[in-house]
Amino acid sequence: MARKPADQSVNKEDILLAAADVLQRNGYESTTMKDIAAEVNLTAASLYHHFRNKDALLLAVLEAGIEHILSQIEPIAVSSYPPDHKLRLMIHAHVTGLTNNTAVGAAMVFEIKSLVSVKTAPDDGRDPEVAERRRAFIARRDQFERLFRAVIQEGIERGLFCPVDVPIFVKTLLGAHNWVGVWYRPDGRLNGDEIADRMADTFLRALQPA
Amino acid sequence: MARKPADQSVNKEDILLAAADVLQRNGYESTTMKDIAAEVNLTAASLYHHFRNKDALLLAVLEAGIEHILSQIEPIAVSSYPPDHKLRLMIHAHVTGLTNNTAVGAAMVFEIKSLVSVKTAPDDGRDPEVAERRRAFIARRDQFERLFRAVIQEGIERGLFCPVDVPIFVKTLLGAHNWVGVWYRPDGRLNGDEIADRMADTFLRALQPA
DNA sequence: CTGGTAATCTAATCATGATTAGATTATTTT
DNA sequence: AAAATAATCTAATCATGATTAGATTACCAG
Repeated sequence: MARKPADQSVNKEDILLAAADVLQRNGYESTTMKDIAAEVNLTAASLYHHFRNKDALLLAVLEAGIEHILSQIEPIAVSSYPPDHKLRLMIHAHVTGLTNNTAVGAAMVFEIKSLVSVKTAPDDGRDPEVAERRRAFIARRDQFERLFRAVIQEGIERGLFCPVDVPIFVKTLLGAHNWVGVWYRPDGRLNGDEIADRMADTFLRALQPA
Repeated sequence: MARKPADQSVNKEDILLAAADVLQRNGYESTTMKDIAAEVNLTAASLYHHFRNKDALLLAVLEAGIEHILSQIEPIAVSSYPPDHKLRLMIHAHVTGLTNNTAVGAAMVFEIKSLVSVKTAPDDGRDPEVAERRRAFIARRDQFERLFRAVIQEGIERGLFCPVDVPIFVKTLLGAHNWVGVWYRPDGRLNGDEIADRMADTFLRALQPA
């Protein structure tokens, strides 16, 4: 086989997208470096030029995912809209974020475990750098949850929402959202926006003061 | 090494419990037959006396899980309680079912994918029997969802619940539930019952007629 | 007891898949 | 266009883990 004139040399972005895609289909452990490489017309070995190893690659996918979502949610969270409107916007951003890129969405839901699992992540493990990034990722995820708690809390304090157990309410909300990434199909009855609307209706109704 | 007088020969039940446990910790692909075997003081090879192969074992875990949950939910679903009370009981049963056995719960959430994945399940695959059981499992899971839809539908028709998009509402509800299996910790602030109560409050409030 | 079946074990087999080594080719920079 | 660097490749290496083969031991029915 002659050397492929390399359509155009591949960059990390491309690889991340491809990886998210394969990851969604097969899950971390079932996904081989070869699978990912194939998606971008490379050989497994070539991937090592771009990423230290498989763990680092998965991590990069998740990092890109959470940063993207946070970049959508944070501006809303810090805005000065009233809590109810703010919450609706945040729900909308999160849900459509998941439906627009189901690959990354599903990866975020299913593969975080690989990040925490003792087996995949012997904390003291080899890569100290990867260990650090892992920590940072978890921190970002927690921050994400805190943004939602804050809006709910604010709404309750202002008497716009009925009092609820905030941590549990937020877990409920986020669980519902994450699940969307699991069942959503682009060819389904509703698109991301429509699903988001209905979910926002549900949760805002649940918060209606008595 | 002398032959271990075998405390007592192990049965499938034991293996399923152990497997669910390991599965929860590591996920299907990361879980080795050896890991599971170790939990019950057997060697990997011995497991093959009880289960055809690794896939069949995973499937058995999931089957046991869904049958258990269905056995809790179905009686409530067919009872003649009013829809609101019925829904509360069903939520309670589902959530505590998940918190009481987080191992199976997490497996049900995370590993169903392995069941559907092309890679793990080349539909035409080897075991025709396993293929059939796989189909049956999916059917059971769908039935489970239908039970929830029916209660909501009934409540709406009787004017006890405000009209909602039933399929989406149920996905929302089940997503929230499933997620509990992911974050719940036995040593957390609330126990399964308390969490279930709060979640039921939330969803029933969301269904309150205007 | 005695044969038969069940449950285990130890020791292969066999395949897969991450990672590394050592070129080779492409692209920039100067 | 020579040197340096980046991006790929092919061909090992190496480890892991599912599954099978061939005993061995435990227990039950007659």
